Amino acid sequence: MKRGEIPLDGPFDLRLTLESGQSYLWWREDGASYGSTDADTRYLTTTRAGDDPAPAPIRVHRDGDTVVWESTFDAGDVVRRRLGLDDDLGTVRASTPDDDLVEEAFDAHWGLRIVRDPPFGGLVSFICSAQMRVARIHGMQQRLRETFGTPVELDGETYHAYPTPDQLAAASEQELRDLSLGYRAPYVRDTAEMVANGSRPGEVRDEPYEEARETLTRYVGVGQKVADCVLLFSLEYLQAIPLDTWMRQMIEEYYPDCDRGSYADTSRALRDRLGGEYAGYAQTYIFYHLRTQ
DNA sequence: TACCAGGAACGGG
DNA sequence: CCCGTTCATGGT
Repeated sequence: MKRGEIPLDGPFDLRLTLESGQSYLWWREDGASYGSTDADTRYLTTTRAGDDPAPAPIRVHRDGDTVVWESTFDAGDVVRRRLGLDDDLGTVRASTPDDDLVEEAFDAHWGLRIVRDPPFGGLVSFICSAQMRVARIHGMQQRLRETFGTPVELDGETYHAYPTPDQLAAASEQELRDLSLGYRAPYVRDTAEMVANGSRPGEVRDEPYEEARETLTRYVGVGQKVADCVLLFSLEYLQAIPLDTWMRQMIEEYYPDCDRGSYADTSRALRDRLGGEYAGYAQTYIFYHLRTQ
C-alpha cells in the first residue's frame, strides 16, 4: 500500500465537500449514507490509474493541515484534482458579488470545494439524481458499485469499484430496477451503452460552455440541469449553474429579475449575477446553505 | 394518505 | 418552442 500527505494551503472541509450533494462516487468507511451530520470518518472511492485499465481504490482522511491518502498507486495528483485542492478559494470568493446571500453562504460553509468526478460516474450518478434525495442517490451508486463493479483490494479489505460503461451496458433494465433506480433504469442502461460504444462525455471539454451543455443532453436521461451538474462537478466548467428546484426558488426570492423564462436565458442571467467565471462555486455554496436551513 | 425529492421524455397545441 | 402529463420509489 502506498500513502502520502497533501499539505493544505487554504480552507478545506472534507465532509462538506463530499456530502453536500455534488459527488456520489465516494463512500464513508463507516458505511453511513450521505447527508447525515455524523462525525467524520475516512472516505473511499475508486479510479483508473493512468493507462492501467484496472480500477484502483483510494482512501482519504483529514489530518491537521494535510489530507492523507492511501492507495495501491501514487494517487496524490488524482486526490488533489478530485477534491479541488488546487482551487484558490480566495480568488473564487473575490470574483463573486458582495451580496448578502452569497457572503452568508460562503461564511457558513467555508472550506467546501467543487469536486471533479470521473465523467462516466458523474454522468450516471446525476442521471439517477432526478426527483431524488441526496441519501438515496448515494445509496443507488453504492448498490451499482457492489452489484456490477470489479472487486479491488486495499490493505486486506475488499471493495467494489464503480462500474465501467461496459459493465452497466450489460445490465438489464430489470436488474437496474431491482436496485431501486425506478424510471431512471432505462436511462442509465441506454446511456451506458452509448458510452460503451465510444461516445465519451469528457470529449465535450473541447466545446464552449453552452454548446457543451447541449451536447451532453444527447445522452438518455440528461436534460439541461443534469448536463450542468456534469459540467460543474466532473468537467471543470466552474461557471456552470445547475437550475434545480432549489435554485429556481432562490431566483424567485432573491434574484427575480434573473428569471427570463427559458432555462438558457435564466441560466445566463444568473451566471452573470454570480460573477461569471466561478458562478458554479457560488451556486454550490448557496444550494447547500438553502438546503440546510 | 397525500405529497415530495438537485427532472426528463413525450405528446399535443 | 412551450406546455401538461407521466414516470418509480421511499420517506414524512
